[in-house]
This record gives sequence, C-alpha cells and structure tokens, in this order.
Amino acid sequence: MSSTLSELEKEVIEIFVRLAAGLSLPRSVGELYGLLFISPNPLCINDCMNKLKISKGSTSQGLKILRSFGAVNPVYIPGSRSDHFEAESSLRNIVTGFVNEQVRPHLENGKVRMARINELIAAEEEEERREFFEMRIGRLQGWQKRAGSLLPFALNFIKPD
Amino acid sequence: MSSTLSELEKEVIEIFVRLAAGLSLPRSVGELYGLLFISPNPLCINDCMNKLKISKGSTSQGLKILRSFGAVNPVYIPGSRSDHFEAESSLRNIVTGFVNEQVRPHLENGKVRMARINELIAAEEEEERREFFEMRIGRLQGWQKRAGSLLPFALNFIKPD
DNA sequence: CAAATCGTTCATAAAATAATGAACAGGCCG
DNA sequence: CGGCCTGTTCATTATTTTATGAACGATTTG
Repeated sequence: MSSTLSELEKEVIEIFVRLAAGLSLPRSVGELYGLLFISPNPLCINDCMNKLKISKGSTSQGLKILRSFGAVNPVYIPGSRSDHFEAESSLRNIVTGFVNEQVRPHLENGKVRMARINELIAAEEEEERREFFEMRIGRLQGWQKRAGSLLPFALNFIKPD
Repeated sequence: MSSTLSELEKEVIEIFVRLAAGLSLPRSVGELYGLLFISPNPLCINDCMNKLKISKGSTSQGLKILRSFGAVNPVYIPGSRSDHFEAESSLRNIVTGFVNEQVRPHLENGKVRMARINELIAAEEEEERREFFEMRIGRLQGWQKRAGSLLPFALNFIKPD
C-alpha cells in the first residue's frame, strides 16, 4: 500500500478537515475520517499514521473520538494482529451518534439551569422588571423546547442512509 | 446602573457562554449576548465592559461579531453620544444570520471542490477502485445536497419568532 | 520466556485562539 | 483650535487546544 496520499485522497481529506473545523473537532479527526472514507479497504492505526504523517498518539486518540460517535467501525481482518477500521457511511448513524454525544448533554444541562433562573425571577420585587424578565426567559425556554423538538425531526429528515 | 452582575444575570450569561462554546465562538461573545438578552435597557460598550469586566477591545470585537449575524441591534438613545445595543430576540433572525454567515460559505465551498474530485475519479484506471470511489463520493454529494435542503427547512420550522 | 508487536496514556511541546490595552482616528463641544 | 469622549485596530500576552513521542501494559510469536 502506497504510503503517500493520492490527489484524490488529499482532496477528500480536505473536505473532512474543513467539516471537522466547523464542528470544532481536532483537525486530525477530520484527516482520519477522510482517509477512511475514501479508502477501499479498512486501515489500521499504522496505515493511518503513515499515510497522514501524524503521530501514533494523535491517531489513537482521533480514532477513539470517531468511534465514540460511531463514525468509524472496527473490522476484523483475519490473520492480522492490528485492529482495522472503516468509515461508517450512513450519515444518519453518524449524525445521531454525534447529536447524542455532543449536543444533547448541553440541552439537558440548560433545562436544569432554568429551574434556578425561574426562582431568581420570582424573587424580583419590581413588577415591571419582573415582567420583562419573564418575557425574555419565556422566550429562552421556547427556544430550548424548539431545539429539542427540531433535533429528532432533523434526524428523521435524514432518511435511513 | 449597578456595575456588578446580579445572580440572575450571572445565571443567564452562563447559559449563553455555554451556547457560544458549542458554536465555537469566543466566550466574550456569549457573555455579551447574555448580558444584553437579560437587560431591560440597551447598553453601550462601556456598560458592557464594566459589568462583564472584560477589556474594551474584546467588547468592541464581540459586539462586532454579534452584529455580523444580527444577534444584536444598535439602538439610538437620544442625548447619548455612545452607541447602544439590545439583543435581537427573534430566534429566527439570529439563526438565519448565523447560518448565512458561518454555515453557507462552507457548503458552497464544498460544491466547488466536488468538481475537482469528480475529475480525479474519472481518471482512475482500475475499474473496481473507480466504482468504489464513485459510490463513496456519490454518497458525499448526497449529504451535501441534503444539508443544503435541510437548512431552509429547519429555518422554516423555527416559525416567525 | 525473551523479543517483538500493538495500542493507549500522559507529560511536554507546539500551535491556534482569545483577551488585553495602548495607539489611533473621527467627531463633538467649548 | 484644543481638549475630550467614543469606538476600532492591532501588536503583544495569556489561555486553551492539539500534537508529539516516550513509557507502559497487554498480547502474540518464535
């Protein structure tokens, strides 16, 4: 297997590097996914680090992250001692994994905070101010709820592939 | 006007600080929006920097970013020489602005790249490899298109408030 | 069992990002 | 005009994030 990147590989990897940046994931994570996405065969850690010229640590860490939301799957290769990986190619699976891992926790956390905020508002003496606060926080809660309901909807929109 | 943050303010600001982190925007941007969101009156740069205890530079920069996608609007205050700002409270306006500024450019860019990638694939001699590449890139384009059509749809889902 | 292979972890180095505050430009008022 | 107030910019500093690679435990091989 060639240890340098083809033009095609470079181009595809760049797409995912940019995507990773947009999601504020480390660049190496984008590189790894891009490489695996366009690779006809599953690759092991050594293949990845050689082709991408990144360190073993980054490779191990990056694949761990990718596995954590199911963007990459381990593949058993008979006769090889190393773990191999291939890119999960179902967008839906990846997005679902990503949302569950990285997005939902924040939404949950927000809900908890709201309880405290509502208490604080109730304690406001001056009526006009209290009403303003209630209005704004009401809106905030509306957003939260809407985000919560948009999510499953969006996931559904990404039909089963 | 008090120059220290009330409990309520702190709590609300924290919500937006976290949100900003999620969008990988500077913390100061979250602080500023949170402060304005819960403020009954428009605030000027000096108000903001005093209450948040951040530098003039950060304040100026942060408000610039917030204005860039319409999360904050300038308000004319008769008799004051400083610009004042209030939070835009229409989620839809903010999300639309944010998507147009920070998301769409990436999608566009991706489309451009695809042209080059398709050329590269066409040049692949070995049939089996070429077919694999076509399959994967086809999928990639499917994602792109879907992301493009999900966006306006999601914006619409956020009804006019 | 000794040597080699594999993968992870973690202290450290390097790089990227954000905050600071002084310098500056423009406007306003006396 | 000259001092004063506003807000922006940008070089520098501080902070945070990411990458590196050596050390390690686990596993396999001969």
